[in-house]
Order: sequence, then C-alpha cells, then structure tokens
Amino acid sequence: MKKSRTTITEIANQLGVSPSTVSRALNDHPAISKKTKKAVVKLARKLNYQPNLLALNLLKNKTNTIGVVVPEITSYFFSSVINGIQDMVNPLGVNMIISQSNESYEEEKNIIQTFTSIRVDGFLISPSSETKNFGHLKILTDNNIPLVIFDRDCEGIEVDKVFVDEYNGAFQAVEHLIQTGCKRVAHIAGQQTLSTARHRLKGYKDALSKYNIPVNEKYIVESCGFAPEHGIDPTKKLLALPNPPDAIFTINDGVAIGAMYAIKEAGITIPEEISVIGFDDDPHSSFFKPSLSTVWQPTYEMGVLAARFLMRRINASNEISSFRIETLLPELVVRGSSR
Amino acid sequence: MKKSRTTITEIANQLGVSPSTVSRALNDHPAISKKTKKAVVKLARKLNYQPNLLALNLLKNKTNTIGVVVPEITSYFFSSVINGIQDMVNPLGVNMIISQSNESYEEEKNIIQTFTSIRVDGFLISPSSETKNFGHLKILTDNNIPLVIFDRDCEGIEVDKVFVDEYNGAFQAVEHLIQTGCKRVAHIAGQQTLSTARHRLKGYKDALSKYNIPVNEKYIVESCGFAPEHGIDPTKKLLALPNPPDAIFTINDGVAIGAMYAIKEAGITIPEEISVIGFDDDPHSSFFKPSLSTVWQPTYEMGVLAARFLMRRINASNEISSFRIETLLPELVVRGSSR
DNA sequence: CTTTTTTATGCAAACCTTTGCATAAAGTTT
DNA sequence: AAACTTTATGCAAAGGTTTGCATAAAAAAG
Repeated sequence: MKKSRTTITEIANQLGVSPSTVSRALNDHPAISKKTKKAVVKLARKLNYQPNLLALNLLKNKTNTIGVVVPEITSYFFSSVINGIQDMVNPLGVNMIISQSNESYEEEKNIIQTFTSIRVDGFLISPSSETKNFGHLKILTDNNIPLVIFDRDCEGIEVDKVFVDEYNGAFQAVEHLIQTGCKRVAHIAGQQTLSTARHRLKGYKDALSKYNIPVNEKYIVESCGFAPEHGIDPTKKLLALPNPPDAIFTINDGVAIGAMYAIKEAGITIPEEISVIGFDDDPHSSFFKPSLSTVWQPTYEMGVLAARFLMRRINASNEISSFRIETLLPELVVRGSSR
Repeated sequence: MKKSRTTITEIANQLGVSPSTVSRALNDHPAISKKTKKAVVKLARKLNYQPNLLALNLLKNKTNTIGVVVPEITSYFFSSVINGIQDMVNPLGVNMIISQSNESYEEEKNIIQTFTSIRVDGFLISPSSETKNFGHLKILTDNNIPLVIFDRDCEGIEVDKVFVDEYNGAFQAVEHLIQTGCKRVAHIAGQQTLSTARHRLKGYKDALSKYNIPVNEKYIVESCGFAPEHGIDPTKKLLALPNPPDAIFTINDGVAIGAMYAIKEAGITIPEEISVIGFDDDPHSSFFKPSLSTVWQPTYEMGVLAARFLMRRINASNEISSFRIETLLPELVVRGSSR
C-alpha cells in the first residue's frame, strides 16, 4: 500500500509545467515568475513534498553524512565526544554514522572500507589501541577524502587533528601529588601503542624529575584496558612491593576506580596512606568514597572542534594547504582521594 | 585532484562492451559468457572498481541504513543496547545512524523528520521521557515505514516491540529486600511518563503486598533523572522521615550511587542500617564499597532482538500482519549493599 | 509594425546502476 | 537449406533532481 512519495514531476504534471520549473520554483530561482512560484510552493506544501535526498546525493556526489569511528561507545569519554560532534554537525543538516572498532585493527579497517563505499563526506577517527599501521588512513588521504583524527594520534598521517594536552594533565596530577607530600608516586600506565598513554607517562616522569625524584621503573605498571577490572591486578602488584607507593596516578578514572577498590580491600586508607588520582572526570568519579581526584578533559569541546575542522575540509572546494593541530587543555580536579 | 572513481561505464568503454554487460558480468548473470566475465572482473579489480551505492540507493529506493533514536548515548544502558544493534546489523551490510533526543520531545520529532527525509529503511526508537504524544510515530506507521520500539513503550502505537520485564525485576529486588529482613522498604521512582518507571513502581508495590506490607506513600519519592546527582535529594528526603526506611530500591544504578553517597554522608552504614538496590547493572556498580546490589538487564540482547525484528520488517515485501512483542527477563544480582 | 530586449519556461543531459525486451550471431534440428 | 532454438550482448528506460542552453512569449524600443 506504500504510496510513493510525491515527486517534483508529479507537481509539474498537476500544474501543467515542466519539472525543471518546479525545481527552480522551489529553489527560489530568480527566473521564475512570482505566480508560478506561489502556485508550486502551495501545491508542494499541500502534497507534503519532500525532496528525494537519494537523487540529490547521486547528483551532487555528496551524502551529507560523516563517518565517526571510535574504539568504543560505552565509555563516557567517547560518548561525550560524540555528543559534541552531533551538536556541531546536526544544525548543518549533516548526519553522522557511528561505528566502534572495539579496539580492533581489523574491525577498524572494515568500518573505514564500509563507510568509504557508502561515500561518507568525511571521517572523524580515533584509532584503536591495536592500530600501528596507518595504511588504511593513508588510502583516505590519497583519495582526498577529508579526515580528522582526534584524541589518539597517528604519527605520519598528515591531516587536521585535535588532541588534549595529555602531558600537561599528567604533569599537573603528579605535581599535585608531590606537593601534597607524596614521596613514592606510582603510575598505572595505559597501553603504550596509544599516543595518549605515552604522553601521560612522559608527563609523569617529567613531573618527578622536576622535583628531583628518580623514576623507579618498579612503580610503573601497564594496564591492559580502561575498565575498573583492569586496575585491580596492577594495583595489587604495586601494593605487594617491598616499599609500596604512597600515591598512584592511573591512566584513567576506570582504572582508578579499580585501584581504589583493591586498595580498600587491602585495608589501606585513601588518601591518608595512599593518594589516588585518575584521568577523564567520569561522572561517577565524584560519588565514590572518597571521591576521586582526577584530570578533567574537554571531551565535548574536542568533539565540536574536530567536527568543525572536518566540515571546513568538506566544504573547502579548493585545497586547504596547511593542516591544523589543536591541543586542548585539561584541568586538575582535586577531590577526596588525594590530600 | 580528486580523480572520480571508476564507474561501470569506464570499464565498459575500455573493454568495448556495453555497461549492461559489465553490470551483468559483475553480478554473475548466467547469460554472460565466461570469457567476458573473466575479463570484466579482472579489469574491475585492476581499476579498483567499487559500485556507487548512491546510484543503487536511488534505483532500489533503499538506503541500507537504519535510524536509531535514543534519549541519550552516554549512559551505559543505551550504549550497550546500541552495541547489540550494531553487532546484529553490520554483518548484513546495514549501517545505523544514531541520534540522541536528550529526553526532549521536540528533538525527537526533529530527528525522526530528518531520518525520514534521508530515507532510512526503518527506525529503532526508545522515546524520550517527555514524549506523551505519539503522532510523530503514527506518521511512520501510516507511511508504512518499519519501526520497532524498545525499552520504553508507546501505548497505542502498534508495531514490533522489545522490552525488559521491569515489573518482574522490581518485584525480585523488593522481595529480596523483604526476605533479608528489611521492614521499611522505600522506592526512589523514575519519571512516571516512562512505562519502565511505572512498571517498576508496580512491581515494588505488588511485592510489598505479597508480604502484607502496606504501601506507605511517604516511602515513594520520584527522582527527576537517572544520574547520581538525581539520587541525592530524594535520599535526603527519605532519611529525614520520622521513621526512615531500612531499604531503598532505586529506579536505576545511577540514582542508587547517589543514594549510597548521601547515606554514607549521613553516617549511616550500608547494608547494616539501610540496604540499597539499583537497576541496570552498570559496570561501575560492583566497584563501590559496598558493591551495589542491582537488577541486571539484557541490554545487548535487547538491541540484537530489536534489530532483528526491524530487519524482518524491512525485508518483508508482503505485509506481516501480526506484531510481535517480546519481553526479556532481568536478573537479580546480589552484592554488598544488601544483606 | 518591425526589431530588439527581457522574461519565463522547457528540453535534455548528467549522476550510476539495473533490467526487461529486442536482436544479432551462432548452433541445432528437420 | 530453411526453420528454429540457444547464447551473448546491446538498447533504453527508470529512479528524482539540477542546470546549461535553447526558445517561445511578452514587453520595450525604434
């Protein structure tokens, strides 16, 4: 029973004019008389005409759709970046199609392949932790498909990029720990394939150096993920050291939550015996006891900015030569888990 | 420099055959000779031919895209439903385009309007808490656009639906509280526009009745959202009662987390003096101290099932008469916040 | 009343692919 | 050798819209 939706030709027939006239009338073309315009618009409204975007897409070779590829969608971090993207892009009549790589290089490649074949106008990508080879991204740039990378860097791919100053955030966090009297600051690091994890580690080390504290490799443990359960084992390892740390700076809030759990389990008090500080400012963080000190990241803003960069590329008919790299500032949020 | 991608016509010209032959060869049509097929396929591969899906979409009047409308994406609940949808739909070559209503009726209407105009093949919708009027959904069904409603019901709209048995989950939770010795069980309810919230409230009341406990309206407080901060005030209100509750069943884990925070703040012990039980089984829940008892919902499965229903509708050329309503079973997860 | 200018509209191509029908060439049957 | 069947390919339409160019009609100028 699906009655086909009204087309421009239908309006044209009913009015006894040609489709081109209808098209021009609806687009307010100057060469169409006022009477015709009025008649067309009226009938179009009456028949509830809606332009067939599929036809438009084919003609313009443009989909008004951007592809967003993130490692996962369930984390607060990425879902709030997506919020920013959506809010930037929707008012422009652009839609986003999202897919998760689940931190898998293969899946990431497939997604990009799929999105390319449905001809998204551009890509917004944060690579998976498995991704070391950037050939799939190179194909995009080689084919002049607009691409913006955010949060996690892909060294060697020259495109617009938006990051958070991870180094600065980590430095602030560790400096705060030292200034509040912690002597043995440990770090539960993230997978070192990730630029973000590397920069935070660097920030940690440099902050120690600034205060002439030697870097103790025993105090650096790598977690294999970002969820609370990934914080448990590294924390136990740290607590079991002959000279256990009196502060732990973790790669993110998820891991910090796991760390706090393990610490409490061991009967150690936070922050009196051990300070803990995370990264991300997950909305849950302030409701733990003690509430989690952390480093807030401008996630929403990152989404907005990345989307803005992408739209600029998409709308630039002529090549824009220089690539922009923007680094946003995080902020230390001191709560109850640090002194 | 954007070299236009290779088309079927290009291959045809290079091979001195017609485009139709190329099309048929690539689609393995029986009426094409083996030699021609081989030649076409070889050249297509060499030129890295990829069919123009835009043209296909126009021709078939189908986009292989489904529209997913959720209240928000940052909650674990909806993001894991989306996970299920994606995993069901991607292997079928179908993409999903997601948008958030932010619990706003207006935004929800706009999203549906937009998705309709880009001609998604079908809709997967969980309405906003503001949505009381379902005219915008009626338009979809009137126009025979496939639609599946999940989690939150829209009474009066006759389509396939997938729910969780909220009543059952709430009943289990409250029964558990009663059976572990709680005498004064309170409920922080959700906004009563939501079917889910209404069913949970009903489950709460009926469980009390089963044990001949009168329903005390003072023990029922409505929260205005699902985040931890929305649990604080209702909890304070309950604790300030002359005869405060010894158990609180909350609309979801977010609110439960806020409730636990307020309770600890008041110096009351969990679960000795007050038991707390949530709903959702958010991954953070087990890492609180005490860990949060809750009701697990099959979110991923709900996404998969809703997507399956939708794909069935989309692929059914002939009308399927009867609508399916599936209700999935939640499970009580007892942890440390209840006795 | 011509000729020129302006104004309003239509034609047809383009975007790319699929597919029913027609047709040419080859092969088979009488 | 004529009639028929099979096989392989091409033509053209369809899907809906935009747009350069042509053109008809009307208005202005001479």
